Amino acid sequence: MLSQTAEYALRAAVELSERYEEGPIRVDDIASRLAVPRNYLSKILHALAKDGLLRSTRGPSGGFELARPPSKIPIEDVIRPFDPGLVSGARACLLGRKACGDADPCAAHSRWGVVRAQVQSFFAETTLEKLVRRVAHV
Amino acid sequence: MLSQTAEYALRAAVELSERYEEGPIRVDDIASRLAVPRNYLSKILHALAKDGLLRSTRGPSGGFELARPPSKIPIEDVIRPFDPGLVSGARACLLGRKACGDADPCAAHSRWGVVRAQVQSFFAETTLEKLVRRVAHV
DNA sequence: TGTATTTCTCATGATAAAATGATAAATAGG
DNA sequence: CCTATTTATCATTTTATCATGAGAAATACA
Repeated sequence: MLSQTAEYALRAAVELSERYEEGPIRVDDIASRLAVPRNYLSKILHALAKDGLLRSTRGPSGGFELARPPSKIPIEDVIRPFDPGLVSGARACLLGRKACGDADPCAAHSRWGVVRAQVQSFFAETTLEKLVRRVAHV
Repeated sequence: MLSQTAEYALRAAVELSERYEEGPIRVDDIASRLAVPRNYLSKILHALAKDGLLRSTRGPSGGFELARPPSKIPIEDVIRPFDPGLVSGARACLLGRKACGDADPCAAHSRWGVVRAQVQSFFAETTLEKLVRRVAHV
């Protein structure tokens, strides 16, 4: 469902949420815990830092940490940079029609729209905190 | 959401449904209608034929046609060969954990399970006929 | 039997995603 | 100031997806 990259990003974000306020966490630490390629994860976290989602600190005792509390981070913010189509409204048509909309619907429009909206609101309403606390789905 | 290949397959299947019982339809015909690469579509349709979903006829007045009526074809059958992870239960975990299950759930398990089930039942319950007739979502 | 038509099959190329490796830049702490 | 540590950056490789092209195999029809 998620691209490999988005999946790594989300898993790392969950990890950082679990250790929120412990100070910066090293890429090496996260990468080995998650069994994910170190340099690749490094680039992913850097991208999230540029987005303002993470804070990065260089040098000894440096690393990455969440820039705001897990309760303030819907997972769509973690996923969007790497899987924009899944999270945003663009390319919403199951059949890939650019012009697809209520006015000019494709064959799947109404049926698919319902499901798609559920997926999108899942990403919008699920915060990192809810994941970490394993709050049941509403 | 769908891979390019699965999307082409689904669009072609919708096209074939609209012209069900008109006899074999040429790849060239479908490809130009859908504005999809001819040889690429050819391979996709061939794969669906090997799966038993389509019947292919070679030679003059040949082409592809649905092997059974559109009402008997859930779109998961069209998508599965090209996007197996989306449709089947395998790799159901949002965080990519192989062992993820009710007994050993990942952080997202319960919340994501609800949404995922909705997506899967959409693909299982939506037939080509429902798409072509544009029946409203239940 | 011959010819045009069409799928079948394989070889190749183009592009994007995923992963690796090496070096530069910053910084904490002795 | 020096050194170890850590992120930042860039170049490259690997792998998968998307796409093109050419010829082989089958078949309808004259």
